[in-house]
Amino acid sequence: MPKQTFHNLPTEKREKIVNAAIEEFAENGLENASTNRIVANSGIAKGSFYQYFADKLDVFNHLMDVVTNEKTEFFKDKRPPNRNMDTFEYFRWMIKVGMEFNSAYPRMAQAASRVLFVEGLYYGKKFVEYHERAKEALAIMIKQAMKNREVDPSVDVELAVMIMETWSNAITTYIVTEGMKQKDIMKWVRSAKTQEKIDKMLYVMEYGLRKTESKFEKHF
Amino acid sequence: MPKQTFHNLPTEKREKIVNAAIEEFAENGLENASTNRIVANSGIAKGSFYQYFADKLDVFNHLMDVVTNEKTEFFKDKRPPNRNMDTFEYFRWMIKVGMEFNSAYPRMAQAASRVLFVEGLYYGKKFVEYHERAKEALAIMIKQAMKNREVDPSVDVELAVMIMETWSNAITTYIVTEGMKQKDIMKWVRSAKTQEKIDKMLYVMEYGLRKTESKFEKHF
DNA sequence: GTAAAATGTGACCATCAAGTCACATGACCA
DNA sequence: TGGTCATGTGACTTGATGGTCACATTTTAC
Repeated sequence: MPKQTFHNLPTEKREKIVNAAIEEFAENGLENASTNRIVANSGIAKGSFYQYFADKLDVFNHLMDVVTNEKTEFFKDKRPPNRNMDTFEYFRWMIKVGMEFNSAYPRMAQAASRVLFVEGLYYGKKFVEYHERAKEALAIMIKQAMKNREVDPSVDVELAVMIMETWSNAITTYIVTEGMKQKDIMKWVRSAKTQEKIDKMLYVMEYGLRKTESKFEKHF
Repeated sequence: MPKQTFHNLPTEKREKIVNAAIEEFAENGLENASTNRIVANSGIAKGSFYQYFADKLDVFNHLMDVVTNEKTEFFKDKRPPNRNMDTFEYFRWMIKVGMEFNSAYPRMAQAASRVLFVEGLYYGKKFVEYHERAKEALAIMIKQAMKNREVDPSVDVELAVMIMETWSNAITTYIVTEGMKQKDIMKWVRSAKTQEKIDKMLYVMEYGLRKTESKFEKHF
């Protein structure tokens, strides 16, 4: 948690620091992020940094709070296009709004995905909470889908969660790395071609999970 | 490429250096690997290191050659259990032998997967060749599967390759990170539970790609 | 207006990194 | 044996890192 001094700062200054941190983490990940560069790019003194934050990880955790809030705000006024969606349609819709968010705040998304999904794999216990929370939400979804008979009940939940998570991360990583090469990332994400690609990836996942004739059983 | 002086070294010394490098890359990735630690752990002098290699990347590239050779050797005496496999059975068999390899040389696998699939995502052009080569091989497979009518021809090849690659990487990462937590990684990989998990992941992918009724078309 | 408390500051420290180089050691050959 | 060339060596340079601290400046309270 950032210290009180940080929260007392005028909004503009706070944002400048947060933006510098986002830029640094997006460009270098957590391990290789440099507090020296963060302070240089936010125009504050080294000493001040340590009056606001305990260390690098503290800034990063604050950043994740900012992302969470922005994302919640972003989702707030988005509504699924129709009420009678099945779980997969809903998942697809969620992924797409998520990608809209990522293209609206590409560096934020890049910093988060890079550190949580990529570096995080090898960090041990540092980010398990984020991970667990995401898995929890997916597990609820998949259980609902099973109740609705949209997913074969022979598919085990843990596995389905892993599959959905893998795809969600793969798509995010794709959008974030490919998107950064585009001159207008938002236009690129919204383009028919990119949307179709996302759709197709999700359909392949969906057909794999959906099949209702318990074909798995045959193989064991 | 390592310099001639390195190749002139007695095998034992060369192996000690390679092992120290594997350990270092597996534990820290490429960016955070330390040549100081590598020399310390291989019992050679700093100056010698630079007589053998140009820099860190040079050692890593040599390591990838070693991995490639070991893997080729490992696959050499493995034969698919039956001759009439379809492409998916073959892919599944290949993945499984690959995982056997990974559990036989876990640190090697960890170093390679960590640097190539994980860090590599954000490295720009440094590792595209490895990536391109892997994609090429998968593209050949998927085209063959289409000829055999095992894969819906409406699935585009590039997408299918991305899907297979994503799964292959996800499984490798899973085996390597989870496996390192086990006391006997090889036993764990060979256990019915782990094999079943791998199977199920691949079946979900397979069913997604396989469906022959061109369901994709309906959605566009 | 003044004292006290809070905030800002950058020179400074210890540590580690990659890479160099003058010199030591050993191998080979005439 | 003596000489030369390849190999081995670790102290050293340079530069960056995270983190500290004595002091300067600003804000607040009275």
